[in-house]
Amino acid sequence: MLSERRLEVLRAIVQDYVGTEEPVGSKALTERHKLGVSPATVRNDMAALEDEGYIAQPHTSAGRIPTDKGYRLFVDKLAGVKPLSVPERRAIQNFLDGAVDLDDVVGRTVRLLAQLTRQVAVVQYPSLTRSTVRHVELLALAPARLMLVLITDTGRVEQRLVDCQTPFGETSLADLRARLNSRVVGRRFTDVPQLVQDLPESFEQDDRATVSTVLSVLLETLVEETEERLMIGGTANLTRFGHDFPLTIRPVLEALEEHVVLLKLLGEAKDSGMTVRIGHENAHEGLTSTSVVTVGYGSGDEAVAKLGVVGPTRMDYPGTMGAVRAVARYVGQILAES
Amino acid sequence: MLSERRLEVLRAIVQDYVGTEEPVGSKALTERHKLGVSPATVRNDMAALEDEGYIAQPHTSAGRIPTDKGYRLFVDKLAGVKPLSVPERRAIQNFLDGAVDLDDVVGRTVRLLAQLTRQVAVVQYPSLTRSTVRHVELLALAPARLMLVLITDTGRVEQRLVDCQTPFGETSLADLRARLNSRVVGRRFTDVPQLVQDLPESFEQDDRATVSTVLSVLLETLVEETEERLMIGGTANLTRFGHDFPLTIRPVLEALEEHVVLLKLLGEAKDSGMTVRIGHENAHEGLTSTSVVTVGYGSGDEAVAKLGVVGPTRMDYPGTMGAVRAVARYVGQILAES
DNA sequence: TCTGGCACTCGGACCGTGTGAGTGCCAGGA
DNA sequence: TCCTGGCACTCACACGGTCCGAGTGCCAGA
Repeated sequence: MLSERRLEVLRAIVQDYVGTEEPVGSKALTERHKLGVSPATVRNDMAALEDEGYIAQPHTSAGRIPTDKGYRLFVDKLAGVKPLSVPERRAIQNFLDGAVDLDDVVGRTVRLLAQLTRQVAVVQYPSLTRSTVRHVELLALAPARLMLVLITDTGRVEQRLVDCQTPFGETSLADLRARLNSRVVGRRFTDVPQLVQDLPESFEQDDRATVSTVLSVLLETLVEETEERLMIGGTANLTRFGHDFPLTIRPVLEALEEHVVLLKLLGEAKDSGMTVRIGHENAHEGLTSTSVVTVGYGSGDEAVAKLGVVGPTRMDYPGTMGAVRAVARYVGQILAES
Repeated sequence: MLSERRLEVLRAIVQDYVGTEEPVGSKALTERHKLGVSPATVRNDMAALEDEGYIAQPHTSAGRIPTDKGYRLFVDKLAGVKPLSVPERRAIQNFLDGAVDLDDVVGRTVRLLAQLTRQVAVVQYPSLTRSTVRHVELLALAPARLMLVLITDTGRVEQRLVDCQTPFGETSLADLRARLNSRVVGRRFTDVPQLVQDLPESFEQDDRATVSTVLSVLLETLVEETEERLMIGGTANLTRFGHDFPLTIRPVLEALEEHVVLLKLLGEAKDSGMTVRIGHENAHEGLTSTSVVTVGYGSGDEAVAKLGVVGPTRMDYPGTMGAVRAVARYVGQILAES
């Protein structure tokens, strides 16, 4: 186990390195931090920390930089979450309050997060897996052409055209609409398939084919809606990454464009509470030199989606975590209100 | 006026520089291109081209590189549009044919363009300014609550909830639906306001308020729909930009995130035919070291939106233009089919 | 267990030189 | 008039050597 002072040394190294972006040596440490010991002592501690794998030397006769393991320890044991200042909080609220619809909320959140953390922001659209159906509407555009409209409790509306083989009477339509709604309204997407399974049987022979078609389109829509979407922003902040750009930045940009990858990343994070994945802890190889801070957000108690930031492993963890948490809270509020 | 040979020299310089990314000298030129004259002659021509501002020297005793003006001349007079190979065309078609909805079409197009040109692709969603109304549907969710559904000829469907002060009878509703459709179907969005202006008057006193409300929601939707959206992709290709990354790439990434800027950029381009804006011809200062190649695309004869790529001024213009044009054509076809 | 001292390492800045690609100019020839 | 070969000149850049200093590891003494 590491002594109290050694942990303190590690904390100082992380803080300095995050600030200066340069390997930090024993002398500089004792000057900038009140450790109460001499550089020589610090050197011994550093040697111990290096043995344990918490810090490393880029080359002999250079200072030390934290390893992924070092950051991990820092985040777990040494760093708190830095709360945002009052003006910052107010700014967040003002900025988010102006949003007019879901797209706007997500868009503003991304920009806000990117600006606050000066890193790349990722915001997942509220997932509909846990959403419920508010209303299903059916209307005839032509004798053999229907339109299906699905309204969810998160305010999303989706519509699909349905081509039927045979004309479908107005009464049958009204009938189907009524029965469908009585079964699925208020239910979760995932429960719908079961609930409507036997619906075709209760219709006349002639209409069964059409009813089945309508249902299959509905189920398809539900599945599609469950597909998770996200928005990213602040990619320009990647330029603050390091000096050896092309190599570092390229795989990150590529990973960011693959929304599938990001969604998987978010999916791996805890549903509640904040998750910090550091460097090689990220499975995707384009992101092994980045850290990802994520947190769930939602309109109620339950998280409906996640948001977070992607930045260099050398990031200001307390500040980033504070910003991410604060933004998630306010977005949750906004969603709850609307 | 520049002689035939001098133009040829300029063409050779552009081609070589685009290929090698290094200033090109007189000797190398005569070796790689069959100009039929000696390096000394080429030097004279180069001096003349430099006087005219078509090429420049990064420093004394270095080769020449084309200026924005040089690229402009190259694009206008010297370069053709390089048609894509048959396999490339087939690949485009195959790739786009798999699209399931509008979002998917746009998403695939962006990825395709980015891959083909190895640059940043920008695709605007089909604009609805020139779109026409295919159908308007009204349905009663509750006695005093209607849903308005708008279907456009580009396949987009939008819906809005309408809260009325007074209940609205089923017959009135059917009446309004019929009259509304007879007036606006097939008409352009921009013409709709005029066409429905006097509609409330033709209804009974009791219903007029509701009709007005419905109409105002419809008009609102039309305006909102006209708002232009776009999708970008291939930002990872920015890493191939040059050697002096951070400075070059940052403003470009920033500009790309500002969709407003990009939309303005697209808006400034010609509606028909291809537009190439080179370096400082781009108003936005973040893009003064990039060239933007855009072209309109649409489901019929008329362009409904634009797409294009953003890349370094040092780009393969004929190839890029060929890819952009080909993709635009195929997207147009896809849209026309659906 | 901490501290001051000391020898050692090594990356990076600095500098002078040499090289070669590239230029401009000029006089002679088609 | 235009093209060509030749020639002197210029510079960016690569190379190699030197120097400096930050930083280390180790050790003896408090």
